[in-house]
Amino acid sequence: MSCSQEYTPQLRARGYRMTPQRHAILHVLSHSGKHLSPGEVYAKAQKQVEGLTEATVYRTLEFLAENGLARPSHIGSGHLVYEIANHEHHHLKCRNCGDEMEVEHSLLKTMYQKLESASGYQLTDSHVTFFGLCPDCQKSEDV
Amino acid sequence: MSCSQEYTPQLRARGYRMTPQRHAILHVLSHSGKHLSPGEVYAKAQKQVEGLTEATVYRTLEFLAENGLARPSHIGSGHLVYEIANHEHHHLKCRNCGDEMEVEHSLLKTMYQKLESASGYQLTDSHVTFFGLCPDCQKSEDV
DNA sequence: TTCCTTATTGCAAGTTTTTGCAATAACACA
DNA sequence: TGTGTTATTGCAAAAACTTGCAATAAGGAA
Ligand SMILES: [Mn+2]
Ligand SMILES: [Mn+2]
Ligand SMILES: [Zn+2]
Ligand SMILES: [Zn+2]
Repeated sequence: MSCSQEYTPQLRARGYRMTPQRHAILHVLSHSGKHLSPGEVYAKAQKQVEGLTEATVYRTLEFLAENGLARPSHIGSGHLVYEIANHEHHHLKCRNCGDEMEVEHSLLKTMYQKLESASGYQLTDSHVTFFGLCPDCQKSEDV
Repeated sequence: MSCSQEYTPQLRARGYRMTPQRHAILHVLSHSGKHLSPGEVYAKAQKQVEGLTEATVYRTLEFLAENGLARPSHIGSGHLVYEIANHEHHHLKCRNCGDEMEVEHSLLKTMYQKLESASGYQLTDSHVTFFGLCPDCQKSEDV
């Protein structure tokens, strides 16, 4: 399966081009299945594309995010990580131990509608991280 | 009003110290009333503290955030900005024109509860940015 | 007030991320 | 299949952010 080749028409339709660099980066993202930092993407994609640059990786990740093929995420720490954009979801992260879980978008559905009618904004899919204490860390909290 | 002096006891109680650097940075944050980048904070605080370093600004902002006195925020762009922590709120940002508005936390209240019972997590105040199209940009979207 | 402990800072050297620009290569079209 | 337009890349330099460490100073105790 040429996996990321399916993205070519999407890019073409918007006047953009498919390149070996973009192909490799899409490949890396879609096979990893988790959030990757630009550095991690670079390390993996480099093996497929001779002479790939870090600058290109940064630019490409931002490009893919702008065009809806990748999703950027702030999982704490102030550093962006990326993942392939397939299913719409959000995250819960423990401030104490760093544990992290996914949340179905459906749980936020009605809240999104409330936000939309209250603000007039039309919400597109965000990819949000909520912070809190995981069940385990709540227990150890009771000194 | 010595404004940020009121934070001293909060720091002491946790075994930390109030310093001219922290005082100045708190002062800058609490008087600006909006999100500031580390660079902006540095530029303003520098005028009050001789020899203030950028490294100190970065460390201090992170420190204040960890201790609940400042709130970090990702308003798109992958770069952290900070604001003083007073009222709990979130943001709506237009992907097209960059317009931005605040959202009361109360609008997310029931969704937070739903998340908590579904996950077992105990949510602390996040400071979330949702993306979408503002009313104006929705109109111009209809080509 | 003075002394002591240690949290905090500045410095300087890393690392990461961004940017301008000229060279390259997709790909539309002849 | 060849050619031209221009989106995309690599390069190199800049800007933003992080880190280790020794010097400094906050503030508790005497
Ligand atoms: Mn995710
Ligand atoms: Mn805010
Ligand atoms: Zn935890
Ligand atoms: Zn707008």
